[in-house]
Amino acid sequence: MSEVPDVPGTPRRRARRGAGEQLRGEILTAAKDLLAETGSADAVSIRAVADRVGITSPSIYLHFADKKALLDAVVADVFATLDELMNAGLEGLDPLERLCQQGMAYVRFALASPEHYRLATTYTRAELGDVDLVMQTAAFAHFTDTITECMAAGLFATGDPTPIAIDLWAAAHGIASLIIAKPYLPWGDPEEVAYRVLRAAGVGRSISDLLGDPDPQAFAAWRSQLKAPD
Amino acid sequence: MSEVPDVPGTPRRRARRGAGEQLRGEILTAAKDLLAETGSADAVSIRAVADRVGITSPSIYLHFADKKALLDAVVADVFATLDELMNAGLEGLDPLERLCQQGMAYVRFALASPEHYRLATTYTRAELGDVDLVMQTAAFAHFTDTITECMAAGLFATGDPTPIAIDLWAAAHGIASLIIAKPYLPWGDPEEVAYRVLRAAGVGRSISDLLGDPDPQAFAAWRSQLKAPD
DNA sequence: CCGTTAACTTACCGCCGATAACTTAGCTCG
DNA sequence: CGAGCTAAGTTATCGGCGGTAAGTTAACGG
Repeated sequence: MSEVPDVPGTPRRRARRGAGEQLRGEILTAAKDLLAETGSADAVSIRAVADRVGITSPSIYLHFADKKALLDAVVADVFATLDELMNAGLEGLDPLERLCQQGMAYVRFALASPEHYRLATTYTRAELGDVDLVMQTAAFAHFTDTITECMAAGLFATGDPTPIAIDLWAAAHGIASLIIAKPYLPWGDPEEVAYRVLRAAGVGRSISDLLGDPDPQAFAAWRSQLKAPD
Repeated sequence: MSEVPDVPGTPRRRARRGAGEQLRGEILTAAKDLLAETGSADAVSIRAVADRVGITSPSIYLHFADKKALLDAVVADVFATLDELMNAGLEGLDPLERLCQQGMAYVRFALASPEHYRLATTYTRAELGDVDLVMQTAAFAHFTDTITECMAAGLFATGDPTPIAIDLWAAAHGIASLIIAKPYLPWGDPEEVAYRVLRAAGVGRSISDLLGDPDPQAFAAWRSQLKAPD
């Protein structure tokens, strides 16, 4: 509700000669804030962002080629935040616990900042050049590290961690994005649902590895001769 | 490329007195086609749809309250199509096979009609009144039926099939939407990836049920004393 | 102190969703 | 048949959008 200190009579102080970069940062945070406050991606118009910063809309184009470039920057910022949150407080945990923590941190961020999350995961990078925008993020790298450690601990078959990372990511993304998009479904406690889904993805992958990628019948036969532990 | 037969000199023949409903259908299919052909949701403007049908843009509002209502109708259509595809060719299959088939049909549709799928799963119904728009769909009902049969076959713990349906749906949605949104990732064969993820979700749920919702350590301990079958 | 130029602004374009007011074609009924 | 009602459209217009061209001004180097 607080207005930017931009009284009509006192227009924005023009930046110093080399200080155009500073405005770029202000535009970026304004876009993020606007997204968070309105909770709607199309409320983030070039004009609305400019108003909030206290400049006119064409000034945005001095720092971002177009709206897509601005949103790309927001997306990069989201992935950076995601990495921070996913890697906080992991000290002293064993690999499997770390995996769970990282997954839950991912879902928590998604549910806490649904519109940022939706933007980051919905936006398709059109340019074919950057083959692995997401995979180059620190978040993805740290996640695959944890998976490699889980392999060493015997939870998964050893090998390339990337496919497992993608599978678990799909599970986390699936539940997070569904809760966001369909909030009226009878979810119950989102944390519990997310935990259930993540556990199922991890357990399922672990058992599939153990059984050597079984087909449905093979799994059914194996499971029918199992007994629950005491 | 073929033009609608609407030469400037011969304007659209006005519909019969009660035949306004027919135009509604034409508008709907035009919107769907436009979405499929352009592959872009914001290319579906009221004006573009009207042009394709051969009417002027305000005429759309005689049949749909606003753009959101038109897109809602498209979404309903998508879910109906999804139900058809998910329930084709299931005769003679056992419950577990049916579950796999339905999941794969879901993913196949998503990948074949990515923009329709994205619209249907991204769009949040604002009105709080309709508590379960998705859950009332035939697709969801048929899916829970299959899960109930899997329970009877001993694959899952017996009980309410809804949470399991949601979990498996999350897995299918997660992998489908990720492949759509991030096509440049090294997916390999999408069918294989989807199968892997769906199997993991089902297997994981089955084993979690067997072990009574184990925590990570409990599962790790259980798994470490398992042996692969011959 | 003067010229250069980075950092903006003003004015505008075409497209968007949406509404109000107008026109016209199809039908009913005397 | 033909007068009149009204469903089924149209034309005209609004404010807001992304984006661009051209003008203005303030900070700095010489």
